[in-house]
Amino acid sequence: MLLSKSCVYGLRASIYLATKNNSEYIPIKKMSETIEISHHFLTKILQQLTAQGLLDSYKGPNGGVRLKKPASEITLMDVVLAIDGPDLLTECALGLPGCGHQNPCPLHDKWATTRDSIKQMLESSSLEYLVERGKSEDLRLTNEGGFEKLLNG
Amino acid sequence: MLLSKSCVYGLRASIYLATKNNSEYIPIKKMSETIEISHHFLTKILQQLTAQGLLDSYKGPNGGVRLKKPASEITLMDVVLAIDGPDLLTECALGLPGCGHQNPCPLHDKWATTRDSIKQMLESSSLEYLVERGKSEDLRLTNEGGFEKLLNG
DNA sequence: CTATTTTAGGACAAAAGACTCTCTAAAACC
DNA sequence: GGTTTTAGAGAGTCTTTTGTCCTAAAATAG
Ligand code: SF4
Ligand code: SF4
Repeated sequence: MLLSKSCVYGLRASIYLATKNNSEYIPIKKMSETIEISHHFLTKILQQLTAQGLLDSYKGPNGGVRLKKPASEITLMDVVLAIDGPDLLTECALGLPGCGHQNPCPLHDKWATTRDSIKQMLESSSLEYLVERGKSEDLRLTNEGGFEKLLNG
Repeated sequence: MLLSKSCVYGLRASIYLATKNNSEYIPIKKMSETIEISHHFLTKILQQLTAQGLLDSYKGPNGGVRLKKPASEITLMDVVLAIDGPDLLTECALGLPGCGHQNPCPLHDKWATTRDSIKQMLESSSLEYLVERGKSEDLRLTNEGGFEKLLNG
């Protein structure tokens, strides 16, 4: 797997938050039901995003979480780095320590190209872009429902 | 991580076997010492490759394993499929079941492109190609040593 | 101040992945 | 036939990932 499950959940939640008006806090409980992720587990993941400065959180009634920056300024890369860390972008395909630069393995050139393409994809996808695509084509974020359902839910 | 650790070990071992004259069997014990992977664990992994028809094995003195086909006809994709299975190439970036075709998520187009680039890399790298690159530039397959050491080991 | 809603955080449990150990089976050599 | 060399197969252990649960702390409303 390219991304850990926690990371995938974090991405789904981030995209969902980006569909919302950013002036109000969204309770994690409600969000977890909408995007079909266990409440407690999602809470843990969002705690990481909050700690990394991607989300604002607020306790108490009318509390919840929201994006700390506009959706146009948050990329998938930000979320992946916050949850899975930089390993995906620095680690060796053959798992040899101290890699790439001085003494590469035979796979290095090809792998470095592929790694760049992954990096490129993550950096070039802002939450705003994904929400717009989702809205315009009614794509889905859950097993069943499309975007319309999310926006009105 | 893109590939499981077992898969990475399998790749290292396959590349190593491709450096050898394919007429003799290489004992796993010796190989495990050369490429610095636990003997028993490597045995398990190579059993899978044997079961999948990528390796020949032979018991008893002068036994061991060797590639079943010429190194030019085995790609990294073959090894990855044998050990990690096809998940990497079929699975969703957002982990939604029943994916891609009829009802994609907003990430699908970009992800499909990246996935193709991974697929392309794995399919276009034959063991022979890697060994040639390794030989000509004395690249490494272990933490320390380069190819010269492997060939003469 | 008290009860309620909501995040924060830690302890715990289950499952998967990574690795070890031991015994068995086959082949070769003497 | 007996011993050695090798792969095969299974059970068992350790670690990481995934997921649950419970309590505390903050905020709000009455
Ligand atoms: S040399 Fe490059 S491709 Fe090879 S293991 Fe290191 S980073 Fe990966
Ligand atoms: S629609 Fe495409 S990108 Fe999205 S989860 Fe499915 S396969 Fe992955």
